[in-house]
Amino acid sequence: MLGSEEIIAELMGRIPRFIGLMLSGSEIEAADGLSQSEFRTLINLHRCEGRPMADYSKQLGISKGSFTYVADNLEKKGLIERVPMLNDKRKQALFLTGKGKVLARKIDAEFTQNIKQNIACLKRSDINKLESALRTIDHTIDLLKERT
Amino acid sequence: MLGSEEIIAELMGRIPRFIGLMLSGSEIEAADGLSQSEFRTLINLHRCEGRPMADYSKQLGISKGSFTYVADNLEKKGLIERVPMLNDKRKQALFLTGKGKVLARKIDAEFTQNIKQNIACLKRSDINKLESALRTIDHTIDLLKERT
DNA sequence: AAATCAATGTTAGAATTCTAACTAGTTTGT
DNA sequence: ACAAACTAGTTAGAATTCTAACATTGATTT
Repeated sequence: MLGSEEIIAELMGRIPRFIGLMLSGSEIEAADGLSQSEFRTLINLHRCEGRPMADYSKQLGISKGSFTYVADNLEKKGLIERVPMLNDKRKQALFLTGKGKVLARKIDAEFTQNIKQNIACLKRSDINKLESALRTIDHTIDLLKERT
Repeated sequence: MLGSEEIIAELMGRIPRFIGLMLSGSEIEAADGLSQSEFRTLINLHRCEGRPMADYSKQLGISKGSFTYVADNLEKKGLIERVPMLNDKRKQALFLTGKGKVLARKIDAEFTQNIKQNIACLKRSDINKLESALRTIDHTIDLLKERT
């Protein structure tokens, strides 16, 4: 007899497969000469700008060292800019440039469209359950962050 | 006013952060000289052996080319073996060796223990909701796979 | 105020992953 | 039977990510 915790641990291992299925096809859309991390960073910035770099690296799930590389490339392409924060000189806030905003809006729309297509085969009731499940996960993020 | 699909697309971007929070600390546990992918492959094999390599690469969410590298290293370490499948000579089924079984059981237990610790701060009701959400996602995987 | 400790971001080199081309085996259609 | 199209796995080189050490700044302690 397994407790909830064991079941959760078991199910955690399946999430990458879920992501793979939900996002299949969007790599192709990413082909504005963007890597996956660049693509996702632009979307994250499109949804919330001006936060320190560490926040975006955590959102991506990559190390801060790796994210420096991603940010460097986006900056070279003229899509984002680093802005030192006034209240803490260690931190660099990220913002989209005008060019970056245009591209971010486009790929965010494509990303959403792609997910729509991928779940188009689901029944309405299954889509509703999925939405509810993802909301729970999003809420759990907040609960887990509080502790840290 | 957003539809469920737009909300789902929005929330998909948060999942990597969720994984990061749920698994934080388990990288340290992985330090039996295993990379993250080797670690996760051993756990996947511990839960289900004998399937072709492509299945495990999809579970991991990496390309088949990358998975060849992972499997090579696990084989060099004497933890798994490739076995050509009889019904389809292209396919290589993966199995744990005895040594691999012992290690896989250990790290799977550590992995579960680590997740337990990470969610120990949640209320029982939140844990139940999380379990339910992950079950929904697991079920959605099956629904999406059918289509393919 | 000084010292110590922690957090942010960068760097360099190693490890991992990706993409595309390739081999070999399977399936389909004729 | 055979050719074309497809699938599973490997390979090589490029791109990305990781780890550990570092410099700078901020927070805490004394």
